Amino acid sequence: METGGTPPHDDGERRFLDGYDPRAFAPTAVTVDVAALTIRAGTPCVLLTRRSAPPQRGWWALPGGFVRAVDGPEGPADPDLPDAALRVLSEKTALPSELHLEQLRTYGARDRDPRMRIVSVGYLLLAPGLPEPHVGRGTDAAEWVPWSELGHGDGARSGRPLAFDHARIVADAVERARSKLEYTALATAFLPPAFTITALREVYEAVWGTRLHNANFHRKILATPGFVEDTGELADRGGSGGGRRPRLYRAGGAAVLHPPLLRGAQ
Amino acid sequence: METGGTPPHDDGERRFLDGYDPRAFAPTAVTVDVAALTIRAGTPCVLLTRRSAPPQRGWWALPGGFVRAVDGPEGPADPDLPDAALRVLSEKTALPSELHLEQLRTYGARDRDPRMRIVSVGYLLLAPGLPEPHVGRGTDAAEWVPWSELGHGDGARSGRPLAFDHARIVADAVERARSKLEYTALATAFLPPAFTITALREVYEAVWGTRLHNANFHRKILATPGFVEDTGELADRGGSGGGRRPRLYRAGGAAVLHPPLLRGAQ
DNA sequence: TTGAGAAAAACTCAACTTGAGAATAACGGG
DNA sequence: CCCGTTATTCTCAAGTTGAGTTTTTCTCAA
Repeated sequence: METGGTPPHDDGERRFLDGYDPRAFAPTAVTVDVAALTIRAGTPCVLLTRRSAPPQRGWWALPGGFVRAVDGPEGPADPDLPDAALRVLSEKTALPSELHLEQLRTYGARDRDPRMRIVSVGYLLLAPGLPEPHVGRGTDAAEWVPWSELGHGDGARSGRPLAFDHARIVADAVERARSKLEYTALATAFLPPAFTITALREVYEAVWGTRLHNANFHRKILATPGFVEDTGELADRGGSGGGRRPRLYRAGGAAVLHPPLLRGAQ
Repeated sequence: METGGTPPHDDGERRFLDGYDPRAFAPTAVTVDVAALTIRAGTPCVLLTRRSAPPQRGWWALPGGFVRAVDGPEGPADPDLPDAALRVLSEKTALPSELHLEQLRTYGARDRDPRMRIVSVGYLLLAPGLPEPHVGRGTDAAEWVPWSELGHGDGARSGRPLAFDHARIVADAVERARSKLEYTALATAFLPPAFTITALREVYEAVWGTRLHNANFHRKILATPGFVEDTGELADRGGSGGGRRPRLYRAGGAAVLHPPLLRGAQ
């Protein structure tokens, strides 16, 4: 998928680059901010940290940090933006081996940070049952916070207010997750390697905030080629209450659902 | 939709900001690159310019340029990223009053530009029948180039090779346009204010590169609430050949199509 | 051992949507 | 006025969906 690197330079190019001074340029910083979403006990949550240093000390914010442009005392340069996103997140919580990371959007309004012009690349990360976070540098708290405590993208009206424009980034992350559930097999990113159809339905219900018709959901999932594969095993049921033991499935190869599973419907 | 600006600063914040030196930071530059798509005589095209200065002099590239972080000799700062995108594009071609601009993705691999670490925010712009472009600063040619000449996102294999990772940006732009046609009313962004159902179908056929069933497309468009509105007028048919005069429609209020118009189908 | 309750999975059927093609309507030009 | 052409409407079989019911396979407690 890559474009094969940069083309070879002629002599003019080399002379030009030798005389190039990056410091002559306008000061702009690039950061990454990660909206890590997971489902804990049926409640969809996002990871937030509390800032212990200015600017906006004491406000809750997404895990984030400056992209390392070059090797330096802080550590080696980030080869690409996703590397920076995983690095800043790994300072807050242990990352599982299976995770879904995708770029969300880039935020660059002139006044979004009081220090200087800062352009921030937002990332969406989905993973099953992430553990309790730990407090990292520059923060004095880290928590999984239910989406419901953050208002519904209607600005800073309700619940816990967030630093900078992070409420907007969370709203974009939630909307992206909701809409990708419709036409991709992304829901499996919230689940462990083997899961039941009911667990899959509960992901849809938690993320969309709706109830779905049990039997029709079952039929639709099994009729969609490549969404799930039967493992041939049954879940062993430790808990209370009776009930037939459900089959276990794993994520299938398909990334895109044809036809999609629409939200409007039930 | 905005988050209400930054919160008020306490005295600690103010002291911190007074002592803050932006120049102390690692040198990273931020650019915007615009993939402007339009349909010319039934052929979907993208606007390309030829670079007349290093790096990669002589290669074709998307219109782009550095985001202006602060007011300076070059001009005032760009208030936000979309402003920068429109500014760099307006140096190449006259912009119509109605256009669709959306952010695509941000590209930040360490080696994507030989000068320094450059993070580029890609934009997708759609507009109906844009005029011939003009040659701007730093370029010696500007052309509307059919997508078909650029290969199909399979790297630099076929056709005209592009500078930096611009082949990838164009491929992302084309894929975004193709998939948004499915579930939004975006197709009308390629058309003038009043258009016929046939013209709308030809947009789908040009962008998707498929043929659609005439009568079924007609039925589906009219059955989708808010996609198009009848103007009550008929197109005046000057040209050759006979045929019933088609009705003229304008874009309706709906942004999202429920249910979507799927590509897989005919 | 057995029956009640529970959860999963399969089945039923009417209503709706889609794909494919045919029919009808409205035009321009000989 | 007849013909080719394009737009628009109609028909119908096949497929999909929404809603509810039935069957299967469990646990638990009497």
